[in-house]
Amino acid sequence: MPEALRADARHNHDQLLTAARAAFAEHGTEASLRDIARRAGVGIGTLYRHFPTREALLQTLMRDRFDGLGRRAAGLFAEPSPRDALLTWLTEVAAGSATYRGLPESVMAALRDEGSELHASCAAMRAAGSRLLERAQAQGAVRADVTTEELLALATGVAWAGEQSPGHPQMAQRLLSLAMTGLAR
Amino acid sequence: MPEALRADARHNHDQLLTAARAAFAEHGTEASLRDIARRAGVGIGTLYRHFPTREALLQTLMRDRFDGLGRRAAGLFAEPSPRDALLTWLTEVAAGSATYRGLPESVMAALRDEGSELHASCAAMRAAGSRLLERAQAQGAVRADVTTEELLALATGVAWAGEQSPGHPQMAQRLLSLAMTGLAR
DNA sequence: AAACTTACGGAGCACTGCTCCGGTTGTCAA
DNA sequence: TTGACAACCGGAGCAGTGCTCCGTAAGTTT
Repeated sequence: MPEALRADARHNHDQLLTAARAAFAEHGTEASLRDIARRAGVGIGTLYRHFPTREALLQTLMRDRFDGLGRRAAGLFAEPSPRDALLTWLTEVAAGSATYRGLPESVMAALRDEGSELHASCAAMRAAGSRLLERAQAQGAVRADVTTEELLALATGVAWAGEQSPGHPQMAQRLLSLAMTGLAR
Repeated sequence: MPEALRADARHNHDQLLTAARAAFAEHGTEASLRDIARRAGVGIGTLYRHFPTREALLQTLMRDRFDGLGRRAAGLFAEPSPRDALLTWLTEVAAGSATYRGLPESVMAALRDEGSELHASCAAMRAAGSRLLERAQAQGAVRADVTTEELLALATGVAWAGEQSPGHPQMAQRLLSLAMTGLAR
């Protein structure tokens, strides 16, 4: 993202992102940063210059996902059922949060942190989700007292629970659909 | 819990538990074990002899909580509304899981692990919860296709989400009540 | 009090995140 | 092409971590 980067710097930057993706996929978000630097064929100092913190590294990887989810929400406006559109979107939010083991923490942190680098992406995604929610509420398909914040917390919490239930790969989706319909009869 | 423990051993055991409670409350479940040993006035080797793993230490602290929740479920049978009884119990499960930052992970691990030391407590709690659920289902107050496992995952996931939303102290309860009633109208 | 068993404590290992700075290498002007 | 300078690299090094191992100390029993 920085312009006018020297050629070797740009190359290392990309190598680091590739290595980080692999390491996070393999060991979760707590993967060793030294190991990521090694995989990228780069010194540990270089890693820290490009990404001063592990969260910075994760945020770079999350940005695309957030932007995608924002666009997806916009696209789901075409869906005739506002209720289904919302549920579909929440399911995808949950799925995205579970890409790497441990990612839900970082997603919640990004959602929380106003000063974050990817706050713009975050806000755009949140706004798109809000429109989806409001449409459903306006049509009376979803209760009026729910906030976007609660929805995102629920989706992320459910993603976390799914990640903790290895024996039940569909747990997150199941819990989300339960919450949508309601446990009570 | 081991019988015929030498006097100094028993004393150190208790000191360690006290120190662990304080440290976990202060720094979450990732608190330094060296620090816990220091607080207890004990060498690091002593800590590891009494509790060979951090999880063992946590489990000792969780056991009482699980037993309490099991008894609580039994007590809630007196509650006239099966639905309210279940919601109350789930709320308390969630609250218990959020005692220390990071505890939800360990709770899920304990629920999952059949060979765990506190599997007995776990199973008893789960069974008591099942009875509460089945009563509500028999009365038609709760949908019939929900399992105890899903309920516990939901409660723990919601506890996790609450822990990640420091600005909203009631988040966990709110999400639980939303899930009970259902987001949809 | 002696003998025996149990328990203690911390040095030490391999690892972690992170900093700091001497050395290298791209880049751009002459 | 060459030189000079900024930009960038790499890894030694620090303080911290989880965990092991074993010589030493201290309760218990006779």
